[in-house]
Amino acid sequence: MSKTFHNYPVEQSMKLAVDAVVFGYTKETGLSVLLIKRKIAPFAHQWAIPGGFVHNNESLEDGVVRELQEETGLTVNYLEQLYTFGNPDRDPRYRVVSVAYYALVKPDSFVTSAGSDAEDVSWFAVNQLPSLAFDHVDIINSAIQRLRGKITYEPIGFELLDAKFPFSDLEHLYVNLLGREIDRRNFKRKIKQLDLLIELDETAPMSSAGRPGKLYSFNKEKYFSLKNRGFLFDMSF
Amino acid sequence: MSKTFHNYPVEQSMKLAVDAVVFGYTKETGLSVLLIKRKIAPFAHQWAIPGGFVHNNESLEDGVVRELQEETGLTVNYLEQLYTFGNPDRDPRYRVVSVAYYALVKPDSFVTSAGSDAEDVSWFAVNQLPSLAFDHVDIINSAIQRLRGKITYEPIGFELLDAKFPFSDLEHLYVNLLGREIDRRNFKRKIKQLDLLIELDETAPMSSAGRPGKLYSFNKEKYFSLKNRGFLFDMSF
DNA sequence: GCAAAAGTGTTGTAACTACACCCATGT
DNA sequence: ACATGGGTGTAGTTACAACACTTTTGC
Repeated sequence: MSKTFHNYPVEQSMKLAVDAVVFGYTKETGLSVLLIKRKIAPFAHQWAIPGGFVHNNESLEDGVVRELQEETGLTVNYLEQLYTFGNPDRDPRYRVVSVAYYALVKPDSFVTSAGSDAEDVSWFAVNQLPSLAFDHVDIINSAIQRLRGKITYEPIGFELLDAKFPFSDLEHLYVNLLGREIDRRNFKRKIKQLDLLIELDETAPMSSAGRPGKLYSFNKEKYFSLKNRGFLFDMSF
Repeated sequence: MSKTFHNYPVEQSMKLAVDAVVFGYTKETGLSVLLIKRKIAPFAHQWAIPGGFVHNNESLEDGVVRELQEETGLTVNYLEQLYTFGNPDRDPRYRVVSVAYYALVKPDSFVTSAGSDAEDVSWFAVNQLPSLAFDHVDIINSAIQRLRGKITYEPIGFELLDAKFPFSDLEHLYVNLLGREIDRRNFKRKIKQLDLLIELDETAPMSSAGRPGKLYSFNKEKYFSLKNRGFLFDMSF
């Protein structure tokens, strides 16, 4: 009876969306996410993470990239699938299953412009989030957890920093993400022995006071060649 | 122009499926996956991982559990979302986006029965897979990678062993999954200091020859209480 | 000269690696 | 008695954690 019903189910009626948790980082604000203010119902005039329905002939990644471009004008430099949220009632209209991604952007890409589907676009520190549409709090929290975990075994933190950065920026990033103090000397020793940094002949431009630090850049080529050889990174502290 | 099109896209036409890579393990066969032989087109009479379309009012997890039950008669004791595969052309009929899960079953649950949607159900060692329908090879390979990674920081290997097992079974499991030899004494020391095993007053039933080993069981309660306190497990070798 | 941030070494401790022999059982 | 697999300890080495003072710059 119910067996027959299962084998010949009614036509599926649900929609597939992609959403993106876009992370940015500055020393001043700490880890932040990019939110848009929705123009249309449901949850009109509420903050939400950027996203939208997948088109019929685009891949999921292409859909995320397109939606980000449309809603925020942003181009990201790191994008990874996070989790698929599919509770039947997560959208009040009808069933929407959402494939969530998370993305990392460098501080110099922070300039955004509200697109046609968004009333406003803005960055929010992750510990000062406004109330959010749908289950987007859950999505953001999953993304934060994932990011926290991932930076301990993959050097993706660099994707949140400028191309040239002082060592202290990296340290502050880790302190902020891990939520506890790190000994500067131990941190520097461990990062240096990964041998993924290029020491530049420049010093950081001054921001207030203190001794300027040497600038470094991330050796992406070396990282990928090590990674492809199956090298394991340990960036836990 | 193209903007207008993007804002009012044609109705979405795709279907959402769930698929499961079910892992089992025995000392004899090593890590194995459960496959079904498809009854219907496309890829009729070819091997595939169990799965099917999500019903309108069930969660994704419920869908996986239902499909596994229907197609293989199996109940799993560990289930985790793996990745969502959404390439537009991964199904020759029309677009099907699949949320893939992976599951672990204990050896005593190996008995399966081909359900109504499957011609046959069988276990295959992961290094002797037959040719597979759709992109199921990719899904299985992702699942293997995930499992390999995960057993180094979460004690999920126990989900592949019987409730009572000799120490050597656990060791062989790790050797098989990691693909290299492990020093027995170092392994035992490290596992024992995690303090997640209960040493039983029984010895293993004899299978061929050799000294029978003491039996252990996994302390699931302790594991969850440690995990909830944020305790980190290190099971790398 | 003082405040603010960057730079730098050492020492004790804990964890990891490498390694070989004896024991209990079945045949 | 022999073959098979289970059980156990140590020593050298390496990585980790904890710790404070000096240097360079802006104001």
